[in-house]
Amino acid sequence: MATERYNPRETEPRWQSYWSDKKIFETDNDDPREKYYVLEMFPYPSGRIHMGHVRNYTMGDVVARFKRAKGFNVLHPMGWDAFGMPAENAAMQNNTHPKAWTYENIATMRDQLKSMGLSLDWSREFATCDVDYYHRQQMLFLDFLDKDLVYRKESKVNWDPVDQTVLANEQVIDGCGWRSGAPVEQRNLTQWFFKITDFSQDLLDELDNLDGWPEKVRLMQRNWIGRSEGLRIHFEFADAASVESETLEVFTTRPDTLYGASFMAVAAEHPLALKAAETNPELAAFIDECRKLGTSVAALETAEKKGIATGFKVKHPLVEGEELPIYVANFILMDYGTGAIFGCPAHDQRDLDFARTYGLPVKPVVLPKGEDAASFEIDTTANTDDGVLFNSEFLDGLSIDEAKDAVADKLENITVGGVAQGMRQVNFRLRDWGISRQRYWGCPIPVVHCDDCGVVPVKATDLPIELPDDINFDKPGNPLDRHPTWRAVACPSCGKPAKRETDTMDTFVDSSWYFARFTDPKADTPTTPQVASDWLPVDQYIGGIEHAILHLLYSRFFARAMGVAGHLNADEPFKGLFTQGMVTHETYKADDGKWISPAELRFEEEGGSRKAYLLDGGSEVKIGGIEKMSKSKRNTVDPTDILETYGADTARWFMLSDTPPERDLEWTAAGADGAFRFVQRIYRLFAEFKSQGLDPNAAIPATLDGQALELRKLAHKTVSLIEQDIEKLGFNRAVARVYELVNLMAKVKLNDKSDDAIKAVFAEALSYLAILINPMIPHLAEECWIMLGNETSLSNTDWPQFDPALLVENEILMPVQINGKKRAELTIPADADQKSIEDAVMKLDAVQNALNGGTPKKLIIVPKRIINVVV
RNA sequence: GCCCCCUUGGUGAAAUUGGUAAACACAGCGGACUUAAAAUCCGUAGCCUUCGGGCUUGCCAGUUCAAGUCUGGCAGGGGGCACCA
Repeated sequence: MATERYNPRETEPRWQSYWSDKKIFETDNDDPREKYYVLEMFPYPSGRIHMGHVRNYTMGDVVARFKRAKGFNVLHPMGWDAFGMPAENAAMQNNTHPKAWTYENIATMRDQLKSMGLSLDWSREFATCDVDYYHRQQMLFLDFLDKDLVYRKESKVNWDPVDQTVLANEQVIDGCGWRSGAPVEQRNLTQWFFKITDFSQDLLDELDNLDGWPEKVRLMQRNWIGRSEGLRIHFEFADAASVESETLEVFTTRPDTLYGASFMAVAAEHPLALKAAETNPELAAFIDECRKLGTSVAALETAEKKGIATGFKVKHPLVEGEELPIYVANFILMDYGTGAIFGCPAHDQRDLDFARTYGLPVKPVVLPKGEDAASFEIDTTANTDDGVLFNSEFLDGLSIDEAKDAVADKLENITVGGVAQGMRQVNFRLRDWGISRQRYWGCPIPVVHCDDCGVVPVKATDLPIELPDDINFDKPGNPLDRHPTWRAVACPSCGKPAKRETDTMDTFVDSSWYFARFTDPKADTPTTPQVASDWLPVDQYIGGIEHAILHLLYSRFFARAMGVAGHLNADEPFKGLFTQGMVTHETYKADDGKWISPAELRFEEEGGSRKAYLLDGGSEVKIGGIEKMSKSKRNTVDPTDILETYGADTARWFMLSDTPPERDLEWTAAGADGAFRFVQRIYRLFAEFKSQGLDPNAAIPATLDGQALELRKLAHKTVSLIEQDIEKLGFNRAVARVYELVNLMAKVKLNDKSDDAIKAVFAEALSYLAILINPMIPHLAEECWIMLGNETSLSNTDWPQFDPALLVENEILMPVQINGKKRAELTIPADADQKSIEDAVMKLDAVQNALNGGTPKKLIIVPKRIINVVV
């Protein structure tokens, strides 16, 4: 029978308008139903959506639509992470305005997203570059300032001398600016910092409770926060007269190795180093060199452990008369611990390298198992393994942990200069978050610099501080700095002429609280606290693994800081987190080494292998590896092309099929064709039913058998299974289950002679099928639903209730193993007792033959699973 | 250097969490329909085999009646952090 083909180009826009006109996906904050907040990481408006977006937003949409059908009040918003450097770069290259460029991109991408048929509440949409949004971000900043969660300090930054701007670490490539290519300098600038370290312990502890997060991400955050327990030790100066303070303070996680100490080392920026440099030109030059070298990866890998003696010495706290020389060393970081260490070369590789270079003593104090105390020596590898203390007086014979405690106990009870010489301390790797950026296209930091009053916050009533539109990018640097009038302002405190802060906030600030703003995006305050607290945490957050640390950690900090400032009451921003894999594609390379886009090629099957030829000219190109879609490798596929050729449902179906969502998904043309064919196949199933004039609401007889029973059981089972799959985000499994149901339905050939039972069961299966596929391919589902004679939208239709009785099997086919190998099968009633199963097993030929007249050593019957006869 | 993850047919994968390995799909092969093609439908399909069966989840051991799943070791691939004292 000929049926018309499904035409997504006509159908999809029609349903999109329907959903939009009826405001179906707009969410009411006062809805009494249980809430469910599903969110995908909002996009940066770079210009066009890419396949990664399609995958991300499809997954979120499946969850949103499913939860809607399950009766939740679902919040599923969308917005734009719209501040950032690309807009400024575009402005410089194309002579456009960052604002115009950004909003144009948003318009394009909004249309693209809308053509995907996502169940988004567009009424809550905002961009972080909307004055309305960054106004509230400035309010947050002032509140944080008030709550002592923001401060200013001088710190080292990556400075690009050509572009005259600070660069983030990620923007420094091999020690050079990513745009200018100029060697990056370390500069000291006064920057604003958020006190994320106030929450170090809590951010670490609460990871244990985030059981809806991937273990991998939790681990990455644990490592990033980097908690270590140790001892802070005051070393008394041997010649106290020469320095101002009486002690040099260090942090160590290995106080057990104190008897192995042979030198002290301080960072180049350490006050003691600067003090010593005053009278030591050689040292001053060395400090300068350290500063220039910076801390780039490349520099670190090649840099040798170098240092210069300060001439100062400290007394060993436990060895009478022993003195340790103090060096300034290039491998000591000023911003970890106290910026000073004691060096124990035998048990720390860096210390060992340093000691070998400068001929310092290397005295082992931990003896590894199986080594002899008399002969154990350290050569070029420091010993960091477990062992027993020796050469260490009162510590001898103790384990490392015992010795750590023993040293801590001892030093805590010695006072030097009025304080305990040792103090147990916890140290974190996590640093405060520097948010100042010397850029135009970001949220202005709402403070004023007054010659008399210093740094003065802008009055809340004077907010927002808006970015000026009349700027130019004809020179590098921050255009706000050279704006003719914008900077000039009266001091909020004394009223005298003062200057605005021209730094803007890191764009990560913008994305650290947008999920809270979505709960009440038009509020005059950053949030309406009660509303935000009701919606948060986000139940399911979905995005890329690349944000495992920064964005997700910053957001966790913001949830806490906003809690302190009274803007919301939620321990964590994201209850469930899912990190999806990338979208990849084959790569193609011409003989001259140039990457070729798949759109420029045709493919042929030759002798079992695929070959690729240029459409233009026909020469063969090499098929290369499968890699992340990227412009540089030219292996991208534009979602717009796919949406126009195949429709949104096909793209969505492809994204969900086959590959588990956390893994990388390879986009292939063949796969897209396959997805399209399946969309058509489902349509035909419904169209043929309709064309036969069958009753979609026929009553199902009380008793069924044969194919009707089989189909009805599978339909109900599929409802149950897909429900579980979607709950666990196992979209690929859900897709496989749809195929199974459709395959069975396709086997049922309905015609005039079909009995009423199968017709009725088929009709029920069709209506279930429409609901089941709705979260995944909603346009087709709606269309099919209408073909069944329904008048309401599937978007307002509940998930079906499966009948549990239909999931129970009366008879079970159990495999029978003999000595662990499958040798027979046995069909047993589900309620068979142990004895009758045993009897049946013993009667089997295979079992009789194996036993050869004897009795089994063991008979294992796992109910409803398996039988194993051990002979 | 430290920490973590992954490895199943030609390919993407599934496996009720220790219980019939390979569901489902893609690609393939055979067939039907067609003047032909597309589309569609039916069938087939891990490997070896002397047709009895044997082997099979990167490799080697172990635990168990039973291992893709648990334990130990090895190999390959990927990721995170990285002078963090």
